[in-house]
Amino acid sequence: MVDDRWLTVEQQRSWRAWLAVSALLPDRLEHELKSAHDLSLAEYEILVRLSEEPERRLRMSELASRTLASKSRLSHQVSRMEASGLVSRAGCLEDGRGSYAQLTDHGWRVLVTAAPCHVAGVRRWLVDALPAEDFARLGSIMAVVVEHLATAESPTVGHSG
Amino acid sequence: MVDDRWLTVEQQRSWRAWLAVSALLPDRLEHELKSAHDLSLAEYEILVRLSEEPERRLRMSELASRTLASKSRLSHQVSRMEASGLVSRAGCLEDGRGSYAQLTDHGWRVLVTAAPCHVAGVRRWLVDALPAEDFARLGSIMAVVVEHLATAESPTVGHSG
DNA sequence: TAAGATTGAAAGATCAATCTTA
DNA sequence: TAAGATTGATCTTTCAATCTTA
Repeated sequence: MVDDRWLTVEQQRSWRAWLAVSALLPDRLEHELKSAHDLSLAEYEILVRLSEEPERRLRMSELASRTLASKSRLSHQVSRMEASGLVSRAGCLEDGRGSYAQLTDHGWRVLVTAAPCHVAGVRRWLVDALPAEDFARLGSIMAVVVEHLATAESPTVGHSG
Repeated sequence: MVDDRWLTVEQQRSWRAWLAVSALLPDRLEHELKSAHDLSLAEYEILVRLSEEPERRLRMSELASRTLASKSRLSHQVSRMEASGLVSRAGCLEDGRGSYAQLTDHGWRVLVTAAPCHVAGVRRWLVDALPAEDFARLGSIMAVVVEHLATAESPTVGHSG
């Protein structure tokens, strides 16, 4: 590269390894889940989040923030899942503007059926691919980065073109 | 969850931290690059890979494999970039079936202009967010996982539905 | 006015053909 | 028949606009 403020060769190697894993791993997990259970990773995440709630439902905006999706994306996604019977929508009594995504019985059964496949994938491709200590270390490193991403201000980016 | 073969609470925390970073970080980098230089991350990666070659060009299939994109995705992407003047296509003399993606002068200038912004983002959100030792550790952990993903056979996934 | 949520159009990714040359 | 690459249709995501209630 051309710029002074670049990364060292070693840093660049690390960065590219990160890029590779974050491209390859979701791909692998998605294909496994899709071919065995006709479920995308995005659908799976939504089923999981809903399944963890006492009544198996969550406000749309809360679900969006937990799955790290935009409201718009979640809304489209939930519409598709409604069409395939995995979730349903319900109005919200406490706040007339709000709405709930509700896991259906079918959605619950699909989740229970698919979960072992997904967990096996996460184990196979990540957790068990590493010494336990390294996976734990990875986790705490990621926690630091998440915190930083959530907390720090994004600087105003100068336009140099 | 419902299944025996789940992750421990600690493993699950790690896994979710991973998921969060791999959703938030590319998003952040993409927005910074997009708003300052009207460039997507995918476009940036392609410009970088081409810029590293002696003649600033690469066969389509090689470029696809380096950017971890499918041939189809790369082909569409390069068509768009051709339309915006960042790259051009050229036939291949050694193999009549092949074609090259070639970085244009404009593409080169855009890359040189945008690179500091991208590098600053990678630094700000990842490299400098961690003690140097942790970032190095992350890199070597990722290298192990990449190797595993590239090497190990995907098991035949049983269908239980 | 703002917050919760949805919508439709446009941009991007995926999938299954297809085309051409080896 | 297979490899390199592209295409068109379909599905998903993004973006800006909109609708409704607070």
